[in-house]
Amino acid sequence: MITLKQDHSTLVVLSVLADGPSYGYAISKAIAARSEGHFKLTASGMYPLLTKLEKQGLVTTSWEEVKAEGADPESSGRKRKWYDLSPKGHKQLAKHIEAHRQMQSLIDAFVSPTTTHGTTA
Amino acid sequence: MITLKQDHSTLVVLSVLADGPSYGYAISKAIAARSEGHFKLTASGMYPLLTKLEKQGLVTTSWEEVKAEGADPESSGRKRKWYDLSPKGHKQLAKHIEAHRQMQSLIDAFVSPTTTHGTTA
DNA sequence: TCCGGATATATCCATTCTTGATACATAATT
DNA sequence: AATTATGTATCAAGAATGGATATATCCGGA
Repeated sequence: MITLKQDHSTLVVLSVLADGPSYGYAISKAIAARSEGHFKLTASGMYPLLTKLEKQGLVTTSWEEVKAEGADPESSGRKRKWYDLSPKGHKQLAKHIEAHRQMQSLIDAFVSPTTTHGTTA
Repeated sequence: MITLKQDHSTLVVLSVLADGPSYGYAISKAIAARSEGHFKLTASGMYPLLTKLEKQGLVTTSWEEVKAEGADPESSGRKRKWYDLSPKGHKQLAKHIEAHRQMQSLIDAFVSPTTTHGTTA
């Protein structure tokens, strides 16, 4: 079980939102599901991050009332805060993916067993 | 110019040391060189990390006197602290590489455009 | 009907991490 | 003589981390 740090959390959350609007709890479940249970993003990591994304204008938000089945229309049920990727958010996701790919290839230069550094002459 | 965080720093420093013993300043230069100038690990990131690796028993250390060209043998020149990967360090490097590869493939499930999540039935 | 687990959002806070700045000293270069 | 490079190391302000806590509703089973 890998608890995601902010960098990876951002990439993964934006990726999930690229599939369509969602909300904190569902995003958390989606991350666990799509990583086959390997990734975990807890509430204390999720909500501050989501707030940050909102402040940065990468997502737009709206509240939705969650009605219980056959519930009294007057009663105020649970609330969900929906997050929708903005155009700016889409661009930022592309940048994050690009940065991630570069990091990958650079790390590979250290980790892959090619050993082509130093004077090969 | 990407300044490495602790996780990546650890992987990269252990990788550099896998090629043979080195010391802080040289490791820093090696990281810049092998990443073609993209990675930076500053002194304030390097030395605390090296100390940590030493405490964890992943590296062994020794001091060496750096003699100036044709210097008075009596004068005490600069000192270098050498770091040598221990057997435990080698194992830890292997684990870090493994963890990195797993992280890569898991992140790819979010980032690559295959979109095979959700109910495809 | 009571209770536990799931749903849903959010903050608290002690510990750890980050990183530019600072400190100190020698060596090489201009 | 001044600057840059080599070399190790700490300081401290701010940011990040993550288990615990708080609050509240929904649902199924005993």
